[in-house]
Amino acid sequence: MSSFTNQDLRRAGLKVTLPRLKILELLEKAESHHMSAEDVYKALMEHGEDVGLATVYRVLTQFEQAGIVERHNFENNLSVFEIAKDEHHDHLVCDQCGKIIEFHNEEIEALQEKVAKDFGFTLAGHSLVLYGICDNKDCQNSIKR
Amino acid sequence: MSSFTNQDLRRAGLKVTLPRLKILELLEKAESHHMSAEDVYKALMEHGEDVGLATVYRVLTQFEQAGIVERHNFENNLSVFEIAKDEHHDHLVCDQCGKIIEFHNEEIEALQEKVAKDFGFTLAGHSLVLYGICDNKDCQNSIKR
DNA sequence: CTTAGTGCAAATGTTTTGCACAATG
DNA sequence: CATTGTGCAAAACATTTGCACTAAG
Repeated sequence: MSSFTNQDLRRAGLKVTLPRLKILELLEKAESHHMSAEDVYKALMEHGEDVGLATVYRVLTQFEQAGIVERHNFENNLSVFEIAKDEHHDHLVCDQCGKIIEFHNEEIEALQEKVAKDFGFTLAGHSLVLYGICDNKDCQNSIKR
Repeated sequence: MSSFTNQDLRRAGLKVTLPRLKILELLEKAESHHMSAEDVYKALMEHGEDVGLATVYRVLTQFEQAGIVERHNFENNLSVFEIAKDEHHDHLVCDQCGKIIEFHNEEIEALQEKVAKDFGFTLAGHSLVLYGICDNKDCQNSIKR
């Protein structure tokens, strides 16, 4: 199962505080679970929580270091965060509507390892994002324009 | 051959101006050809050129749209640019010393196409960056620390 | 109580924009 | 000469930091 608890926070040397719990909860149950710091902040505001934007940034960074969330930098210079899952995955992003699909391809992973090894690198991680137009009709139409 | 000319600028609807030529020339012959806007700006300053930082940003963005340079956003939220080559390539970045290696793997490319198609996407581009530690002795040592 | 966490405001670093002036075709 | 490009300064963003105050263990 992939739900983080107070224990996970403590294990990371983080006190269990209201802002951290709220942010964690928000990320766990967000349907579109790719959120920018600003997104998280606005969502908290809407829920009537009194958390500062600076705290959101601090907490997200701490969560990242603790392996609780992953940070992604897509094409725009803006970081988005998502709850870390057990299974690693990469992303497919629609240039038109921004839809994000997660995928995992074992063959690609293996080839990446091979490439790194060929160049004498010890692979530590990678970032693979595919950009394109999804099959949504509006997005398809925008191509022919 | 992969050298851009005044013709390429005109074809892109850009007038041939001194700043554009200087930036183009700089990117073409830079040995470490991955430069941030700031890098480009500083290099121009050192050559005694009088170009504003804003112009560097504008020109690089125009060049990107014209397909003359490619923009990459590596882990840090900072854009780096490089002259577009005929052959597409991805990057292998050393987390320790920042060394950047370019590679191209046809198998990975093909698999990306397949993944996109499987999800109903028309692939427009992708970003693949492998992070790790290179075989430089200092970088290797830093692991065992 | 002692330490870590927070909100706020101010600072930072990168990139963009407005505008009067300069250069290109 | 009409248009596009430029430098400069100011604005706009995303993110970080300093600090006095608050809450957690």
